[in-house]
Amino acid sequence: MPGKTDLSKLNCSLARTLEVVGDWWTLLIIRDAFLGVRRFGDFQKSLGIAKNILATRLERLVVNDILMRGGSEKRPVYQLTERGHALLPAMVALMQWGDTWLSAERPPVLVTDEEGRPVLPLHLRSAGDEVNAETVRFHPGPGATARTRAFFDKLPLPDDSDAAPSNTAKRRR
Amino acid sequence: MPGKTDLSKLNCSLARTLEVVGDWWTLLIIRDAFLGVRRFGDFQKSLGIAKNILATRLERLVVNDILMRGGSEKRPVYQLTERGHALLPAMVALMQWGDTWLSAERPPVLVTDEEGRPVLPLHLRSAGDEVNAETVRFHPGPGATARTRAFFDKLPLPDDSDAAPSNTAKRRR
DNA sequence: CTGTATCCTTAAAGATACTG
DNA sequence: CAGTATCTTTAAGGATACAG
Repeated sequence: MPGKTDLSKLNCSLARTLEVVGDWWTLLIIRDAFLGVRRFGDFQKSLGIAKNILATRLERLVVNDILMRGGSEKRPVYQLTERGHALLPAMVALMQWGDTWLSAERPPVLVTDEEGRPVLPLHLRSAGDEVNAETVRFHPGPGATARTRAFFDKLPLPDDSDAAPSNTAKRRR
Repeated sequence: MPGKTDLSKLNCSLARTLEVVGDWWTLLIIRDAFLGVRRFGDFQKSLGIAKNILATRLERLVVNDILMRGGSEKRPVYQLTERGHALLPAMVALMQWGDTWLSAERPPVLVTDEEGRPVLPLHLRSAGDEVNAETVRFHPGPGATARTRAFFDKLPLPDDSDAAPSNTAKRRR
């Protein structure tokens, strides 16, 4: 994309994450790595990706310490690092969403533990309670800039939700 | 991108999901929607995105039933649907990964429940047990095609992991 | 087998002007 | 305010060919 916006400027963990794994291929490569794919050629065949693109992506993943290059120089193997493994919840969450909301049929792939028991749907918890997606709140965190705080200040209150205010220029600002 | 590969062909829930929310902006728009942003202009200012791009993305999100257009014709509000809300775990998982592995400083944003208690890090569970990212398994699911099954058959076993086989043409196939 | 090195295509992103 | 309509740019992606 032309002069792609630098997402890291957004001061947001999500943006930073997307900066690293947010393109079309990267997460699929990581998925393959979780599946056990290790070799350049196997990634290529599995994904049908061009070799130069794959090379770029693998290099980037290695630089970002998500994959590590092992094996011999001539026939490297790519394996997930600790940081790479830590992406599993995010990956599974995305897969589960697709399973639930996008698949007409049954899911093609199951995730299980060592004993073959299926991994359960992810739920958000806070101090022992379920978190409702409709009522979660976001707050300026300890790393919030003044700009971020200002942003939150201008946000409509949750109650405010529906029905456009429609009367003009009422909102504080 | 030129003739972007149709990820939906990969017969994978993750690929299908990325097909819908996998581009640079979409997840950030959804994040904003979770934050409480509702108006075209607010999305635009928050993200610094071009108007035509934003319009396209919003339209796509509405078509995909992740956002719904409410309010008046002239001043619509965009709100998350049930399907959109269901993306929260995936979004939080990505944010948490960024918080943990990418942020030098403290996270700029906190996610909390109604009482202000922080949302805990997501953990995978299977039948009551924690799932270890190093030992999870993927299996052909009920929706697996013959091709998918063949793919799994050729995968190296988990034990097989390190040290390249190095001796040539040994692998079954 | 695992990559570079080139060249080419195109769609995505941006800027801007304009409309209801 | 919420978009459409153009126009331009550019970098991502693909297709080879080639090298170690």
